Amino acid sequence: MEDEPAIADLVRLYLTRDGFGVHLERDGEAGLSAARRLRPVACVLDIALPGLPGTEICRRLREAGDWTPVIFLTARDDEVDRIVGLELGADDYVTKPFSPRELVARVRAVLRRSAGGPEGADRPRVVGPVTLDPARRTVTAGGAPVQLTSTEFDLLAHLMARPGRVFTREELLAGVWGYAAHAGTRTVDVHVAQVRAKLGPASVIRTHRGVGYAVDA
Amino acid sequence: MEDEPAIADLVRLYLTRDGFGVHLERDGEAGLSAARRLRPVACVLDIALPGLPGTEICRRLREAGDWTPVIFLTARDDEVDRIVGLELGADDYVTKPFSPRELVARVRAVLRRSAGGPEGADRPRVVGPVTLDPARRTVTAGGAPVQLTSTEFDLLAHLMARPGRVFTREELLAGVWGYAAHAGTRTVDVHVAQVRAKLGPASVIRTHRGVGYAVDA
DNA sequence: CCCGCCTTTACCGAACCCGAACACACACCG
DNA sequence: CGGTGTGTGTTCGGGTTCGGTAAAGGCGGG
Repeated sequence: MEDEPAIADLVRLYLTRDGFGVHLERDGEAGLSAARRLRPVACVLDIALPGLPGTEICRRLREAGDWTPVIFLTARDDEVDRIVGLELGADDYVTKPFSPRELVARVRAVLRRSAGGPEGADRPRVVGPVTLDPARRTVTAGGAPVQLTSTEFDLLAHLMARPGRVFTREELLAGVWGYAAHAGTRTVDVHVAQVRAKLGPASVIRTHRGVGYAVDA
Repeated sequence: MEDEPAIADLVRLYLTRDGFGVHLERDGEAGLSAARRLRPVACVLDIALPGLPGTEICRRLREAGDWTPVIFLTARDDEVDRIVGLELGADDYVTKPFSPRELVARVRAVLRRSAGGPEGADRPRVVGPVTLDPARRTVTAGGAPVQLTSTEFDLLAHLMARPGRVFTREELLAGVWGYAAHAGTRTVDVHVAQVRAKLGPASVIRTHRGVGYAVDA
């Protein structure tokens, strides 16, 4: 998001050349709604925008639990802005005048870092033949839709949020059910079995004996 | 790591005041070995260092599978340096002259980000041809995946947490099996043998006769 | 009242751990 | 140089734990 067309074009040009899809908005409100609608992998925000300042957009996204990586553009090479921006949850910033190549490098670095983080929690995820769309709460296995109950869906979503990562039963109870684990229960196992049955041969969930469960990376 | 004492002192002063423990090194080689030895939560590297340049230190750490967050200090406000730094796996950089407050904010931001990803004890470890990922509970030897049981994995993870350090059988029993373990000390031997067999020729575990076991540093 | 979902329980098969026993390597010493 | 003893490598079966599965009870909503 950027209000000066010349700079915006440069940004788009370079990011596009590097294989990123780019969506541009010229003012704050439009940018905020676009970010919520399009669920991009990262946002590049000018701090000084007509309408809503970029910092405010970032704050509202974070407030809504949206941890999409944010990179600020700022004209003022002023440390106060820098610190404020980073402290309120931005991931990086670039001061104008910047080189587009530098911006691209920053976007890359931020994406590399956030690869394992909670960001993009609402973007569809794909693991092998299984797809899961958190926003629509839909799951498909091998292209065919799969009907999961609420708990089953949350469980699978939790596991697929970090493919490869092994979750203990306590972690799953805390993360999916929402309360601390009371030991000696096998509820998690039963739900895992249920999900596996519904996914059919595309059972992405792997058991780690003595530890917990994970989906294949 | 920093070769100008005045700047180094400032960095230390501000980071210490903010509750960070700080270790200083003045040249590249010392810094690299210190980073490997002390396993800090983050590294602050001057790009221009006597001996090894900071970029080289970062490159070598990454090469060894060490993803400790790295922040570069650079005098040259030159985008090539910036991009090179970020592309080779640095997490951020600060250009001189910088304010110590800004540096602290950067360190904070980097730590906050890395807390969402693989955190502290969950960071992958590499020793020679063997890699171990605590979060995924996966092990590879020479690139090939290795299937370990829970106890075998915990044992190897414990040893690889401090390469070079020799653990007695009692220490391993306490650390891996837990303090309530009533297993005989020979149990450790059996599991070590099992891990060695599964790792194949890449057996990183060395026996210290009369003492215990360690992985090569 | 019916129906779907969550939870618990019980049972079974399989994987795993332990410990003992035996074979082997190394160091010390005669 | 070979004997001896201590410490370590390796093998193997019994016992136990752990996870898959099916079935039934509880709870709430339609």
